[in-house]
Amino acid sequence: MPPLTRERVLKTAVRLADREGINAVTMRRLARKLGAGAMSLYYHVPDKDALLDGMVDLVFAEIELPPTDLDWKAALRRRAISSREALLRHPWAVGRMEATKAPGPSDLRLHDAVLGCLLRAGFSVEMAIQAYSVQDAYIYGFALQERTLPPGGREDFARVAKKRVREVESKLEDVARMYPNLATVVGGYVAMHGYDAAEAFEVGLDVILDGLERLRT
Amino acid sequence: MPPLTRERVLKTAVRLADREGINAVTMRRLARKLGAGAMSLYYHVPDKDALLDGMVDLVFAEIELPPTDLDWKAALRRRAISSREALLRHPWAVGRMEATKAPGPSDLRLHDAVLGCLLRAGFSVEMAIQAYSVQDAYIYGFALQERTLPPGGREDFARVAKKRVREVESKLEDVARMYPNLATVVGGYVAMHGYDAAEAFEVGLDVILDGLERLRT
DNA sequence: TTCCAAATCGTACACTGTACGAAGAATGTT
DNA sequence: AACATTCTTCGTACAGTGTACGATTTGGAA
Repeated sequence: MPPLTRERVLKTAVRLADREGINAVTMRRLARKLGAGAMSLYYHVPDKDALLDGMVDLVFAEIELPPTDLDWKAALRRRAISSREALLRHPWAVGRMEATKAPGPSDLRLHDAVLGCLLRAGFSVEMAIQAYSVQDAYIYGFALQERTLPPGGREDFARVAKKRVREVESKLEDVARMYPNLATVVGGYVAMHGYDAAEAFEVGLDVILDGLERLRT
Repeated sequence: MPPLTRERVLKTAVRLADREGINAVTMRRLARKLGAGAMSLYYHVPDKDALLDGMVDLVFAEIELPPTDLDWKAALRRRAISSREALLRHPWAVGRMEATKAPGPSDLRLHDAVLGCLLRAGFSVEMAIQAYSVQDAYIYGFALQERTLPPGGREDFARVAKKRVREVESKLEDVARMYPNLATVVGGYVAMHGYDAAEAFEVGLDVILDGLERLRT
């Protein structure tokens, strides 16, 4: 068994959260995975909150920085897509990414790189802040929504939607009367054509990036 | 003491979460506030998860539906701003709003109204879904960010930023070397001019709504 | 009164984070 | 070699969590 280090503790915690959900990450269970006693963890991490912050920073570290050899829109597009993918791999991190008072080094690195990309592209400081805020809100909000959605492509999604409709079949008229638009959209459209989250993310992303262009001085 | 009902349980839980944070909402503490025994709650609510879902639906109920007598953009603008305000009053709800498998009645009502607004405005079903997804992602993502920010207007914000800068004063050169853009933006701009979250929200919102216009048929 | 359902709640159990302090392992200093 | 210091591990204990189970109380109908 390799030696206990902060890094191994954090990585093991991330793996555990990925596989069994964030609620499975308790000090005792994590320690057991590491072949250690529960209290040994406290030598490497001050408390559980810091453990979670450390895990989140590992997720930040997986996000690709905006490449400096592309124009700003293409570069930020890449980092946005990379962010979504990281959050998809680690859905438990979504609610905490922007919510920590003590951002880790990877978090700061990414923030700095994105701001740099915007400033180099000619955004004023004020507009760069604005542009950053919009993008990040979209990315994390989308990940929040996606966390509830069934994984997979269009077909998987259509199948799930059909099942959902069948579940409320008995009171279908009531539902259609109370929520006519929802019935149209879910029952009529999604059950037929499905929904591709990756595609939807990119469409929305382009709406935003194109809109941001007009904020440039 | 009024009788124990599901409604009173939920409302009291919301008040408790608003005042002392979501972690203060434990079955025992909530029961004490209600003048009841802990186990009495379980007659009105199946378990704690359902309690939280019920609380979230109360927050949804506070959100203004898009008015039907306005054009689609103005109507959706109103509901977006109303959503932000509700989430600002109940920050603990942010992470759970779009994350529940069993949406409550107010949740469904709002979804239905927004979709109706978009369909009436001439969006195709596919584009309505897309437009909905972008808006909600932005709204919840922004609320997620704002949860960490200090409350108040531009001046309060500038004050906090200045304090933050003073805290790292000793290693200021290191920080500026590692994160030059962050140093420029936070130390240079925000500490001077502050940041107005309400304003930033509306600017971003307009970027999105204007961008969505082009998705219409 | 008698009866039943609705509503309340006390006790107990498994599990949580972590304070405290003892113990062991590793590394230098004479 | 022996000792001193620091680094690292961890057992025990405690207050607090959600809730299963079953007993009890309440309130109205017969």
